[in-house]
Parts: sequence; structure tokens; C-alpha cells
Amino acid sequence: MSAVPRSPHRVVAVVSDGAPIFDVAVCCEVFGIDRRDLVDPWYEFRLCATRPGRVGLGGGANVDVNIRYGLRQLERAHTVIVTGTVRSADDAPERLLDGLRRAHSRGARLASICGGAYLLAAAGLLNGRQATTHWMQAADFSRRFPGIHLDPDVLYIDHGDVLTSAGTAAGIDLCLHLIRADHGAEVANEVARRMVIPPHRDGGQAQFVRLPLSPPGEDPLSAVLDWALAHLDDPIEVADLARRANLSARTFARRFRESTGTTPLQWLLSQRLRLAQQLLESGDDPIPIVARKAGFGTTANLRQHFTRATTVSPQAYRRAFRGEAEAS
DNA sequence: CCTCTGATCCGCCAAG
DNA sequence: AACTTGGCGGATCAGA
Repeated sequence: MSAVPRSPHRVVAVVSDGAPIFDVAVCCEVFGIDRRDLVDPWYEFRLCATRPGRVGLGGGANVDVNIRYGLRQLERAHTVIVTGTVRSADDAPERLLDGLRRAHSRGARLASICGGAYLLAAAGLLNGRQATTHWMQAADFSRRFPGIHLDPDVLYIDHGDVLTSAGTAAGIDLCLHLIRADHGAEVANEVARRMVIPPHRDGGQAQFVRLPLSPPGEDPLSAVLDWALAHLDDPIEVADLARRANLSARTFARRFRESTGTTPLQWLLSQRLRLAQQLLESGDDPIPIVARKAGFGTTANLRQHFTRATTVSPQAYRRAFRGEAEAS
């Protein structure tokens, strides 16, 4: 088709002193690996530091890495991801904070992983807004930045221009969320699959990713999905869901695929399997009751799906799970 | 394991 | 002209 490829979206990760090695690695893994077979062009990814050269990483690592790029990268980034620690706000060089502010006012998207929120806060980019960081630092963060409303119970918060994510592994959720926003749910799911992690996390009810301040106007889809999750035990038809969303079946299916990457029925099935697993693990209901509660109706139906997904029968799954629990 | 029925999904297209 | 919507029909899939 077009001979000229679009110029790649530039992602720059700021490696601040003592940043957890994991947080930096997550950025590299998600954005740094060449995935042109998925989306062409893929992201252009660079690590930068306030001063190029040796930077010490923490988070159990205690290693030095050699960062090639400096703060000039902030001037050309479309997305800036900030890593850091509790101390980042104290040590933050004015040059860095300035660079972050300039990138923001230029229209770049700024995101933090874990303690990186301290840097965004110090730069004043979170004032008056909701934000999150590692839950263990919640109290400290709130004390230091009383003007920022900290929500320690979410994986990440997306304001569109500024995003913050919670501790450690939530950084992965954030990065996948960015990909979902840029390239759609199917691409994000595929990246997750390649990283061998579940495509979206099930923080209890927060299946659809809890976005306290998602685009105002309330996504009609998430309300319907919440409803479905609460009614897994009775039969749900796709047409019902569409009606609840006030959309035609066709448009509902389309929207659904856009934001989840799967079809309504497949999604429903995976939710039911999850519920069944949970019931088998921690409940004492006989299998037929589990089948009913998880919305499979009959035992045969449950067994068919369960075995296909896990390669073990419901009964065997429970036994294996219980056996392990007793052994320990 | 097979078969049958109805539900679901998705490309296509016309209409806004 | 570019984009979204929703109806149609046939291939595919789920459940009994």
C-alpha cells in the first residue's frame, strides 16, 4: 500500500537513580522488543537519564547500567515513562523536572511506574488530580503531596495526558494499557500472550480494569460487563448484553472487540471458567452446584469447557488443589 | 464420538 | 469524502 511508513511513536523511559530494575525492564520488554510483525512501525524505544552514563539500579539488583541518552530525549518523545523510588522526589534535579514539565506542555504523554509517581508529583504534574503508586508508599506519598488524591486500590490511573501505576507488576498493566490505547486490544492481548501473562488482570471485580477517572461520560461497556460478572450464574445471551448497553447487536459486538479484544461469548466463557476455578478451590459445593453457580448449567457442560481449558477435570482440579493445601 | 438445532460471529453493504 | 451504524446471510460454534 503506502510506500512511506508512518514515523514511529517514540517512547522514552527515564531511568532515575536507584530505580527498581524490574520497572525499567518492563518498559524494555514491552516497548523495546521489536514487534514490527505485529504493528509496523513498532515503537522507537530509548532509555535516558539526567546524566548519560552509569546509573545504579535498585529493587534488589544493585547493578549499574550504562545509559546512553540524556534529557534531550524528552524533547522528542511522544510518551515518557518515569521510573523511580520514594527518594526520587528529594534527589530530583531541577533539569529533569523541567524536562518533564516541558514534555507535558508540548503534548507528550507522561506515565509513571511505581515510585516514578514521586517524580511526576515533584514536577507538579499531578496537582489536584488522582494518582497511584505502590500501596506501601501510599501514606508517605499522601503526607508529602497533600494536594494529590492518592488511590492505592487501583492498578493504574489514566488521565489521558498523565498516567500513574501502582507497584511493581502493575507497570506491566500500565504498559499494556498504553498499547491498547495506541493499537487496540487485540495487539495488546497479543503482546501479553508473548510475554506469557494473562491479557488483563482480574483484581476481583475490577476485571475490566478499574479506571477511576476514565474518559468522563462513562463507558457503557464497562457497566454491562460489571453487570454480567454479577450475574454469571444465570444464562446470559449476547443480545441481552447489547440491549443493556443500548446498542444494536452488531455495534455492541464491534465495540466489545475493540476494547476487550475478544467476542462477548468468549469473554463470558473465560469469566465463567474463572469463577468455576475459584469455587472449586475454595468452596465445598458439589460439582453440579459449581456448574450451576458458574453459569454452565449442567455438569457435562462444565466438564467440557473446564477440561479443554485446563486439561484436568473439575474433580481432579479440586483434588489437586486441596491436596496441595493440605500438604503445606 | 456423532448429530442436530439454535446462537454467535463477521464480512459485506447500504444508509445516515 | 471520511466515518459510523446496524441489518443481512452464511460459516462456524455451543449445548443438548
